[in-house]
Amino acid sequence: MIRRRRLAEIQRRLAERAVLVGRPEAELVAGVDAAYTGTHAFAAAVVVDVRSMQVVERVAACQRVHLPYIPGYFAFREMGAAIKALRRLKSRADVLLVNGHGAAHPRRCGIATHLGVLLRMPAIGVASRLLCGRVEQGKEPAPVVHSGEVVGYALHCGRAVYVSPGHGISAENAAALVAGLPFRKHLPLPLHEAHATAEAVKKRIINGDAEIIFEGEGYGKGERIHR
DNA sequence: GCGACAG
DNA sequence: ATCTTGTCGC
Repeated sequence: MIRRRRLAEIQRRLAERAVLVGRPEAELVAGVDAAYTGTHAFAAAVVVDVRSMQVVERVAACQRVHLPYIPGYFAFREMGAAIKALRRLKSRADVLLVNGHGAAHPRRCGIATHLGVLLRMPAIGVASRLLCGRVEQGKEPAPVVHSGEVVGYALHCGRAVYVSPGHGISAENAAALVAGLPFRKHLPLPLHEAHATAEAVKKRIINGDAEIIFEGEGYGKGERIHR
């Protein structure tokens, strides 16, 4: 049984450790995302060299999911698999892009905050929809305000995307960094690549084509992966 | 109490 | 997020 009160307390403590200032170098930008079945999460992490805009590394990891999706507590569902994949990266990215929010969270602790603080690296949350707060129309970029604080910015790269700092970077620099990346399917390149990779890996696993990749991770030909 | 609600 | 074929539109 999950105790939201307990999880919320963990988020408040983590939020206190988040550094919402900074302008990290961004030569190597990583992106992380996950695809799901009824029982497992397939996370993929990619590293893009911003100068050539080429993917220089691509890894994946699998893990059983233990929690359902609950708005505000999404990190506890996806974090495990995401960290597992990120730890497999040989290259050290300058900044991490996460599918979800960072400071634009009720307790200033979205999944980008969790990953940034726990992995001790600059992290930025990029989401397609708001979890909390409102967009201040008029300014450019448009600030996302919650409880009187600017927790992120709304960008208009094709469709709206909400960028908020997770750790080691300011809201302004996070927005500028993301705005400077090429977009693919409404997502900055590193995230689009991570998303596509996670889905491809999940598909291959379900078809039984690539169980070798995750051998010894808790499932294999013998275990069912409910879809 | 009511509505809103990342992926 | 996932379930799902064809189909309407830029």
